[in-house]
Amino acid sequence: MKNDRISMSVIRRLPRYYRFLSELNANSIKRISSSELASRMGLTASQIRQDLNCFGGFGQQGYGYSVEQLYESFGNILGIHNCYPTVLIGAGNLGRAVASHISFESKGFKLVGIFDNNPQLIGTKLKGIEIQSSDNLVDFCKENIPKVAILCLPRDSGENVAEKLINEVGIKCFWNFSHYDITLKHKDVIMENVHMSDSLMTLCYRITDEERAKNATDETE
Amino acid sequence: MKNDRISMSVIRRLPRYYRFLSELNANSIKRISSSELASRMGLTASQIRQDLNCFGGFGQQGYGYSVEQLYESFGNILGIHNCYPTVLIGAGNLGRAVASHISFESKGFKLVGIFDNNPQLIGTKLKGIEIQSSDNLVDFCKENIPKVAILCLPRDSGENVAEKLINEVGIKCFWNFSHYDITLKHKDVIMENVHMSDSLMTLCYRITDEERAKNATDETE
DNA sequence: TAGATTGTTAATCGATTAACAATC
DNA sequence: TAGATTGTTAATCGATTAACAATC
Repeated sequence: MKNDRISMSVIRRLPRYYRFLSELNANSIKRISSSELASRMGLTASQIRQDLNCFGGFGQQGYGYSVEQLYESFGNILGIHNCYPTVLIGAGNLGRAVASHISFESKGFKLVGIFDNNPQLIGTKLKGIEIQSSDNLVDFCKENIPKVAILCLPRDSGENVAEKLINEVGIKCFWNFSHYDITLKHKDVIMENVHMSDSLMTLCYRITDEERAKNATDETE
Repeated sequence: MKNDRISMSVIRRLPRYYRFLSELNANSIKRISSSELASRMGLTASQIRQDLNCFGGFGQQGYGYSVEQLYESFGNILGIHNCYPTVLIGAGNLGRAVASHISFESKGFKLVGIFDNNPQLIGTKLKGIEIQSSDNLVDFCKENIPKVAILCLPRDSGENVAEKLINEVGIKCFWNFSHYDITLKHKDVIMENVHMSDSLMTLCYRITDEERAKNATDETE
């Protein structure tokens, strides 16, 4: 497996490849060509071959790619078989949805602790894990050394908690659902943002822009 | 406001600009230069000036940009003052989190109906709206003509419901949380995906890749 | 006026697409 | 062998950065 710094554009396509391969595999499809996969995924065959060749030559000239082999390789590339210990911070609506909706185990993670500062939630269980007071967070982390923290917090506290985790317990990997962009400062931190509000605003722009375009042509007619 | 088809790269930066401007405005900062904004946002001044000039000349040479004016303009560009009627489909963990966590009104949307097919949920309320049976969905839409549908469904049903909404009631705008890529088919559909699982897998890749790089240099030493 | 900072054009960089020789 | 399809190099396209004249 060669790997000379893969570009983010390629990296962001990997999970989608994995999904399609998983589906093909589940449907017992044995082989696929770059052009067949391209038409299914709405990409070009060229791009698929370029993407795959970032990681090695998986294909066979004249034949294509073995779905099963490719699927497995992609799992390894993504690191799906890891078990990175992970803490969830914030067990409000969003935190609970994330905890119950996402299959951590099949994606390389393991939930080991959940924290909130709402007394009503402390002591209750979520995914079989007891929700602890945020006061225990630092001590828990020092003892259990999680690799990843999921931030499901309202805006301001997101930044504070992240800073604390970075500086006091050395967590460097975050899955961030809080609205604000934490950390332009820490260059060595891996921060994966899920900015749902940004996505919704983008949708608003796209709809509004289309309406504007429609009105403009109406006027021209 | 000029607008000759804005590229997706620019569009996806708009909500982030809006957030930063909102913050600056809330802090009563009156003017800002492209270079000051660039350093705060981790972009280049050049890019900011290019981006803004997609929509018009908001600045003043020698002075910079008026925060308040720019903030307001961006609100208009994004279409934040619209009130697109929106239905939420799926009121499980994720649907409930989305409904309660997101401020639709401040982003150009209005929740008008919620649907689920779990009998336990039907009749209960969420954000003041009674959850209805999915059986009512088509009739409701024919009567109320929502502009947007939010899909918070498990994988397969996502595709089915989307197809039904597109074909039977003519909905063309979707905020999609379901795992699978609906619609490569419908070219005129606006689909904004929030693939949380993909984001988590990307995080897994980035962590795993870093570990691999670390091990590689360790071995070289 | 002098200094600052924009709007815009030109240069560079990166990502996607096309082409084709290698080979199963 | 002939046909298919890869891996890879070259060409194109788009996005970002740099430069600078215009101007507040």
